Amino acid sequence: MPELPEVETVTRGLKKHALGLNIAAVEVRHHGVIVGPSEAFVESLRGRRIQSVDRKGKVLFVEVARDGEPLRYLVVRLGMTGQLTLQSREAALEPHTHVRMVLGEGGKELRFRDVRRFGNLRSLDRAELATFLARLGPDAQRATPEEFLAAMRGRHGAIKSWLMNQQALAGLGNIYADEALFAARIHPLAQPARVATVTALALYRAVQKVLAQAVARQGTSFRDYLDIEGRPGRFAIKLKVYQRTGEPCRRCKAKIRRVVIAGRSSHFCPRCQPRPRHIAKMRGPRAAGRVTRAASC
DNA sequence: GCAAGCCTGACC
DNA sequence: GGTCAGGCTTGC
Repeated sequence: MPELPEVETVTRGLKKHALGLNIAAVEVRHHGVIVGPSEAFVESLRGRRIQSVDRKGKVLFVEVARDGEPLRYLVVRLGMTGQLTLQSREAALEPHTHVRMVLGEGGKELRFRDVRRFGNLRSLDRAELATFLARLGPDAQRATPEEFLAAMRGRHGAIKSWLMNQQALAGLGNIYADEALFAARIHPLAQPARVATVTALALYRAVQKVLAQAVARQGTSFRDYLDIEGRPGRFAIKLKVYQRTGEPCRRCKAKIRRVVIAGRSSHFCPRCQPRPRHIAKMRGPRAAGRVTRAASC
């Protein structure tokens, strides 16, 4: 599933191969993936030139321009199974291809494919884009340690949920959230507000490291990643905890455990990520206690 | 039946 | 305001 590193990879790919190209034609094959009326979507993009490509968190946006008209932005959310690919116009149309855009004269085509249709596309003007992006917290990869610590302040829910909350910090999904917590040796139910500053900084570094590694590898294996969807083997990175329930921790051999937090499965090592005192024994983030840091394995 | 990201609505 | 359950979708 696409998280920040995958979106970053797509962004780089578009910058490399689609900048300066004209959107000659737009075809919406499934209207459900377009936010707003699809006729307006098509009209607002057709005949415009791709001027820049960027992302914030998992949101990708393509700036398109036409002489004498205000800028517009194609905003893409890949959701869970969304794919944005650049291929030849003649290439066979794969199932669940919902949008096609003919680019330039070279027979290239940008395609949006999404089996589960959690992803979507929309066309926004500059002000709308600003509002849209303002709803997101700082980008997980570009945030400074100060911004990261500030975002954690006053948060009392599970730190796992916080990491995945795009309004708090933009870019992490379930996989990298689990992996970053493991790297920083933090229990997924710990409360952000009660995590010691040194530990919070360890988490900041873990997030940076996990994302950087993923970006570095997806850059070369993205194609494979797209092809093999939904299997643990698809990741270039060796996962330490994600979907390894019952398997031995790669660090200490304890059995990896799984708990459901806010409806999402969370994987952690009970020895490397000890339960903080402020978390009650069986479940529920609410309990009395101190902010003590337990020792790691 | 489960998994995912994200939105809506309910709760305190 | 923060927090969280539920629902969407479909292949395994």
